[in-house]
Amino acid sequence: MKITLKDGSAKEYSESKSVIDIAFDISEGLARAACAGEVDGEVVDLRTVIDKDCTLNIITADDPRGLRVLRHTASHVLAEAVKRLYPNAKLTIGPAIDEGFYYDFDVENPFSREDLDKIEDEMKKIIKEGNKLEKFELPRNEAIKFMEEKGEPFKVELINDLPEDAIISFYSQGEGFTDLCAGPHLMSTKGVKAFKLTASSMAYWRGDSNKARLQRIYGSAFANKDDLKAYLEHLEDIKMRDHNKLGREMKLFLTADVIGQGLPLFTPKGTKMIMKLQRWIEDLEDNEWGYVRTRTPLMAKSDLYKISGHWDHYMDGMFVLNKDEQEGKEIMALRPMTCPFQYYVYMNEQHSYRDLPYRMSETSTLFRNEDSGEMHGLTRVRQFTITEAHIILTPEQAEEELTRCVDLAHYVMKTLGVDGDVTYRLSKWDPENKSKYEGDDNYWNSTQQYLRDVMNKNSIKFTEADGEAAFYGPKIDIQAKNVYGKEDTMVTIQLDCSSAQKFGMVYTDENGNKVSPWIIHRTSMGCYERTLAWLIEHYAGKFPTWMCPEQVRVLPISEKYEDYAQKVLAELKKNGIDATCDSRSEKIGYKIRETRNDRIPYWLVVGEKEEAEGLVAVSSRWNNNEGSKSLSEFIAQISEEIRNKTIRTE
RNA sequence: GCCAAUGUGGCUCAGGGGUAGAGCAAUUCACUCGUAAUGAAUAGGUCGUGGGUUCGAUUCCCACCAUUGGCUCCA
Repeated sequence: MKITLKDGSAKEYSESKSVIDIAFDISEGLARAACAGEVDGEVVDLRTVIDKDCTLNIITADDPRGLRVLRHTASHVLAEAVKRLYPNAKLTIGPAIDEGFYYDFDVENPFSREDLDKIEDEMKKIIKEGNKLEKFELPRNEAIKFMEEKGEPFKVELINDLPEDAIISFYSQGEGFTDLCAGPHLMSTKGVKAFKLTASSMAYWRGDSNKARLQRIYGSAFANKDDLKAYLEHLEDIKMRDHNKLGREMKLFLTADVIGQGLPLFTPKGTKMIMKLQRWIEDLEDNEWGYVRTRTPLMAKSDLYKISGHWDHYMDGMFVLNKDEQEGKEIMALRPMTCPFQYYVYMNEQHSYRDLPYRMSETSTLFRNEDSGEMHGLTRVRQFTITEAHIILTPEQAEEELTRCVDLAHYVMKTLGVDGDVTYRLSKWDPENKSKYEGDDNYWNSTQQYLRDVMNKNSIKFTEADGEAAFYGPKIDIQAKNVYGKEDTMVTIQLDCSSAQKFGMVYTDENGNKVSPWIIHRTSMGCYERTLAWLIEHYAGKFPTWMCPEQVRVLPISEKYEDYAQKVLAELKKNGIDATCDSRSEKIGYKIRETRNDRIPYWLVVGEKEEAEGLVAVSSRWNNNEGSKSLSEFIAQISEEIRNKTIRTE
């Protein structure tokens, strides 16, 4: 048989050979580094025997797929260590994940950090022993018997759930440990060179809260110690960017126990940033994208939500007032969305097809009763504000208007400098759980296809996700990950062909008939709280000048130049620049240090020379010495940077 | 909501059954300074909240509140 290798060369063998044997034949070094094989494009175990012509690539831990194999083996080492230290622990599952691996155990008590340290030590021993991982297969009956005898009920359940024709394979490492596993795996536990157990937490068996509570141990493993070290440093670095920490440190927001979970308070600095974003977005929408603005109530009677469907589909997510229906009192609810309120603005007058699309936007505060454990910093809150719009249009206009919505969202993200962070998702209904949604198969299939077509026509790469739609229609969601890799929706564009009928919204068409419009629900920037969090993490607090709450700080060399510093400050403010002056009797070096720590884009040092010549000595976050220049020159320069929303990077 | 960890002055943390400490920040005074920390002094906490045990609780126990991580990535 003829084996074609990665570099195009070929090897001939007269009899079948395993991947690892071929690797040894190529070079011993390669064989030692090998994690898996790639046969005709498919990743296979090193033990796989090849008996016919194929192309073969030996995968090492430098390849993400090889690293996955290494991490999967690390999870087996973890499991063996736990079984050695806690013989009563029951095994469940232990896969490799994006940044490492985990293993879930059924044990009496949760693991503490001390437990994890002990387990790490045991893992090191196992790795040092360097037992070979051996693969073997059993018929179903014997496999079940094998795991029953080992006292592993979860494994028995897993085997029982495998399809009839499945090959049931096991990997053992030395005498002490055998696990049900499809592989692939390294040849020996010795291959797990650099690892760390990072966390432990609870997890449910098969992710089902009605099933057994398990204890999960997370870890990561790398090809070498340097990579591990870099990863652990990266984890530390991430913490420095975490908006929840940095945003509080930079005095942008706070929370207060007595006010409640998910209810952040914005300081003057945080408010300034949000107002800059809001003013920009509102003017942009109104002046350049054809929107009108509304201002509608933050609550309504339950009757409204009964029409909209929220009462049936979204009750748990709402704050309902006077829920127990005291005699004679109305039941009200704080709004979780703006949709029906704006519908009534639309219905206040008659509309012709000539008026459409009718684009109503509102910077709207919403309330959602999230579960207590779901809150997080500024990204998951109970009260938040979005610039939300509802566009009433004819079906013929939908494609062009959806494209405009995507274009606007893209423009906004590009201006913020975060367009590189996002992925697009088509959020579909859940065909397995239709009762959560309104409309039939036909409605969902057609609306979903509509959005799919729009994205394809605009050459947008996207993923599709079941069960992520709104109850009234599918969405184009623009997603971004936070520093911990958790994904949130930043912008949403939703197609709704059913709400208009429920509310009796109509327009008059060319023939004089009253017909139901379609509705696009969309955000341009999404939630301000979440966007601020995103910006904090994206820029690690070093925002572009235009959105900074403090853009310039004036630093007099000593109190002698206070008068001149105040004149400079007044002139800056007069020109709409957010500036302050540090008048304390500290040394200039100290003031500069603080200014840098506060991530202020520009600072102006003023002393004898500057006062005499009417200059300012300009420094910036990007350049320690931008030179001395006249104040008017500096103001012209920074004003242009602010107006253009320039993102300086050098 | 569930599981776990955490909660000590503005921040970072130490301490521990006998009513609290450090550094930084703050305030005051002195210095009046040329590009990443001048010196000295002072002030600041009912140890998250509420109960319980105890002669005595910030420390031990219970409840609640808040913060964080996890609860999806399917042998």
